[in-house]
Amino acid sequence: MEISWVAVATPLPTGPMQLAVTPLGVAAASYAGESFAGLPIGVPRCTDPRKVEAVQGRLAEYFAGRCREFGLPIDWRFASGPHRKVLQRLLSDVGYGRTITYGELASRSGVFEDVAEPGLAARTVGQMMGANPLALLVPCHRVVAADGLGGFGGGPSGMETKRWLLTLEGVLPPTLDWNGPTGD
DNA sequence: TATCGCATCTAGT
DNA sequence: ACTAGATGCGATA
Repeated sequence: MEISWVAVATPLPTGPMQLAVTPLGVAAASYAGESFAGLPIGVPRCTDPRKVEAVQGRLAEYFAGRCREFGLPIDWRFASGPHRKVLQRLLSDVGYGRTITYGELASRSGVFEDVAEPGLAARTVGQMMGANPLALLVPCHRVVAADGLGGFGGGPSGMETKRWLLTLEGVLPPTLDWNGPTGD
């Protein structure tokens, strides 16, 4: 297995992230997951310290708001077919500080041309985001519902993470008061 | 191959 | 403004 793990400290409410890097690039990323579904944890740490520093550095700069792009190569081995297509489209079309609705992304991806119902395609996109192994690298957090923020998987803290990220990118108003149980 | 869940949208009240 | 219902897809076992 040429996959190795890299732990990255983040200011996210979920704590440190873990990324899986391969010779081709970053293959997977999770907010707090110790392992991905179907991905064995045979490699505890990255064997290439240079990569570790690169990944950690990039993420650190991103979280500090200093860089808008990760600039890291991505290994799409865990994304296949339509899934991969949508993810790439999302990564390509939606930039920093921008958001897109599920429906629009579905429409743009071109994968759902057959589907007439806009809601259906949108939901399918949501599923793909939920199954997205490249959390954060692919801006799945920039995909919002037509009405508002939309949802977010990965447990109850997932929503917090999404808001945190969107606020970091300036999409949401800088209300640093999300702590309150009242929400808004 | 069959079953399950879903990070939505639309329409009606 | 709020609630309820309907859709097909991908993922997993």
